[in-house]
Amino acid sequence: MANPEPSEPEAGLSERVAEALRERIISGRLPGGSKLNERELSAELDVSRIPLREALPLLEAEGFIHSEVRRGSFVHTFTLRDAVEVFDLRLRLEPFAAQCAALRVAGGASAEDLLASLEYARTGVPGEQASGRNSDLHEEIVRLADHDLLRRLSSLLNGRVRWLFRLTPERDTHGMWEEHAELVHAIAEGRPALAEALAGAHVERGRHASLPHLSGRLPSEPVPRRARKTRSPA
Amino acid sequence: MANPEPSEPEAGLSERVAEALRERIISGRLPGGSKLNERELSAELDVSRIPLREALPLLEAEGFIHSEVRRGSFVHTFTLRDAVEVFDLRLRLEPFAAQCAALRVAGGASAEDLLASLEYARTGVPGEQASGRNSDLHEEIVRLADHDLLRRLSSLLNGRVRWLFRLTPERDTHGMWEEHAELVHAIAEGRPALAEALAGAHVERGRHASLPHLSGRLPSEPVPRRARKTRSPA
DNA sequence: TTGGAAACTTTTGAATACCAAATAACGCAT
DNA sequence: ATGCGTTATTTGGTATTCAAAAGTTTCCAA
Repeated sequence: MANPEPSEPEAGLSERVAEALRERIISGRLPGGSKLNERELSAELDVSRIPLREALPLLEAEGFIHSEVRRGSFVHTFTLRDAVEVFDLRLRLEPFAAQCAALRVAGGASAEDLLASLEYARTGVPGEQASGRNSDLHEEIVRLADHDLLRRLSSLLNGRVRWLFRLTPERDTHGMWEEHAELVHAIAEGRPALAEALAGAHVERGRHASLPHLSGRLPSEPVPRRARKTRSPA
Repeated sequence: MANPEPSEPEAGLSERVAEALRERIISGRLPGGSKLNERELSAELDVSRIPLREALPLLEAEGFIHSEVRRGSFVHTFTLRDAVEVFDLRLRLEPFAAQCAALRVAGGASAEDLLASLEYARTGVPGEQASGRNSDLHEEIVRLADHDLLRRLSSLLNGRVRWLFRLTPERDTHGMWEEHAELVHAIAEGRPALAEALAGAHVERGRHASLPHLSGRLPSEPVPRRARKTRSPA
């Protein structure tokens, strides 16, 4: 499915369109409530309406947009409730992913890529957000878990995780590297129970650190009325 | 997203196409490994290629098919490993759903629909499979949980659950109604911890009852080689 | 001025026709 | 049989068109 990696070379046009739209929505260039005009968008992305219309159902399944028949598609407004829901499900899925990954390592799989990803998260790259690097680490754990259905569900969840992280102040993610290191090492040592518990603690700490700040920063309701057009008048 | 209900009146053509294809795949009319020929299928379903091509990305996200660029789409082969994965994730999501639902009831929500759904599962309808009724009950719990992200993930999982149930012998689902009754009552009484634990036990019992039978009935590998065409030569 | 109905415009959902490029199938020579 | 070159198919994608539904504007009357 649509791996949220930036435009894999081996990917259909519709998946690249989907990724472009995700980026526009997460970055806020397409604010919540915007109407997605098919012709306008397809012209802007320089594709025909077909790949665009193939991308829209995907974005709807991921909760980035919602479509009403004969009325069009609208960008979802990310609310505090959405943030709570993201933590709810990370709390259920990430411990399982960590457990699976550790089991795989215990069974002989190599944690090399995962350790490299941890190192990359530490050193980072100047221009890049910490949020992206953290998401990458979690994706690496899921990849190591080698669990197809988990990968699909995580992929769905991941869009919202990225969206949420973009809205989270950088300083809330400060002590995060040490937590990640603990977790990664538990996995790399093949200790499923420890990995599972640490993953749970990690998510729980993130929730505790993020939600208070977010509650002031996010709307609690979709929109008052009169969804504004694609570009807000500034 | 595409609610797996049989053709909601309020739904685009592409969603009805997706549901039709799900049905064909789950029922085995499109066996694992089949190639989906776009023109052939769109003629058979009496639609143009447009809604068909909008449906395919959805089915791919749900794991019913996998598409290779410029080579087409192929029906996924349901393996024993897939069955294991379904139980893995039901074990993580259904207890959470039950907990949420019970919390909502404790907070004043009505469990009326859920109790009706339980009654329906008991009395049943002659022509209908027990598998369908059981799925409906779980969907009702998710609906009561009123958790958008959970609903999306469950919806993705649900296709595979339906697929798995179709492959499960009826007699393995015998004592199931009593388990469901316990669970539903815990939810209806607003007892989240009990509901969560019972949901976990329910999934675990299902796994224990189903997997031994399935291991003889399902292939462990996708296909030997040479994917056969849409209709197997019989 | 305000309310509401009628006429107009836009947009979506969907079909059709068409094309280039990649793959698969075929036939032919070895 | 096996390997190679040549056709056929099929996919991915574009452009164009159309009916029907939604949204907008206009205009008239109270």
